[in-house]
Amino acid sequence: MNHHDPDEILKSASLKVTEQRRVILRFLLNNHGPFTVEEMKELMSEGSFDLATLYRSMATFEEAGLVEKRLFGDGLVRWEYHAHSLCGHNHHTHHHHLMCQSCKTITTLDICLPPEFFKMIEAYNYTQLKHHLEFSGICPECQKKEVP
Amino acid sequence: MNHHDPDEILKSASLKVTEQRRVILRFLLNNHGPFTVEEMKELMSEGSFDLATLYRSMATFEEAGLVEKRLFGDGLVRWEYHAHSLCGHNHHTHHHHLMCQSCKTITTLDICLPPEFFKMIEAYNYTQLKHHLEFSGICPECQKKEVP
DNA sequence: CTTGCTGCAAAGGGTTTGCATACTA
DNA sequence: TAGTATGCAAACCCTTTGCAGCAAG
Repeated sequence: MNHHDPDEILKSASLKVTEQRRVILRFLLNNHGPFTVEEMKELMSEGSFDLATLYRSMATFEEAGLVEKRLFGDGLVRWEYHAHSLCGHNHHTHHHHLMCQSCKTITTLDICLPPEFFKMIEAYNYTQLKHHLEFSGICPECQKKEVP
Repeated sequence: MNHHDPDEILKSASLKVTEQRRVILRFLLNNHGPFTVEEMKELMSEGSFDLATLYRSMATFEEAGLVEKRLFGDGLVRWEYHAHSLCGHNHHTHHHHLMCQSCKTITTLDICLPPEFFKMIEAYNYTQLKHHLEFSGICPECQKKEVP
């Protein structure tokens, strides 16, 4: 299958192909993010979107493993496309981020937890295991601004 | 100073000592958590608390470094007491958690990221660096329940 | 006595839901 | 055609805020 074609991705996830889902998924495939639902609505030039549709699509996509939720502690949920492992290593592979608390700039970190971590946690016999790992702080640019 | 006395902790953080803050802090010192604001209101037997006071206290305590915010991706913010490093290693030392998405049981994991992680991130020159790391899944008990 | 905290109530903002309509398979 | 997704608007829930009264230092 073509891992860049929204239609094929939706079909292989057993989801109905609708114009809205196609556009949303294409947006996430072409833009790294992560994005808030509000940002997605703003940035998607194609078509018009009801926020409820965005929220419902994100919930559906998350359940299908197509997107991942990102939390930075500022009260907003951010989403990004999550390629399946079979897609090989690209910029959609599992990773984490560093966000500036002031200007909200998000830097992608090509790291994840070491295997020992997961082995240790497997001992608890939890299924559907997920982890949230994100960093935040004040970026060099905003550090300068803060000095009056 | 006595690291178990709410009054002394508040004073050394340059915060005014009020009855509400005393009770909230004592609760967090005696109970590991993390707790949502709602849970804290329910569980604190002493006195009555307005939710606004709880929210404001948590914001104040966080700024003073007395508490840490915990995110598990279910849309709720949870708080727990955060001892300063000078307190030595106890159950309030920095750590992370594993939460069951179904029954919300929270297990404390006495782990944190390996030093290499932080070194790598220091290269970005961010100040006030924080990280959120939490695990979630379905616990063995709830796995049984799910079979109808 | 001055500054700052608390309680109450109202407002705010993000997210979810009910329902009629439109569309996919 | 049956079942599902969408749009719209209202409802929800957690959180924040304005303001008057009260308490701490």
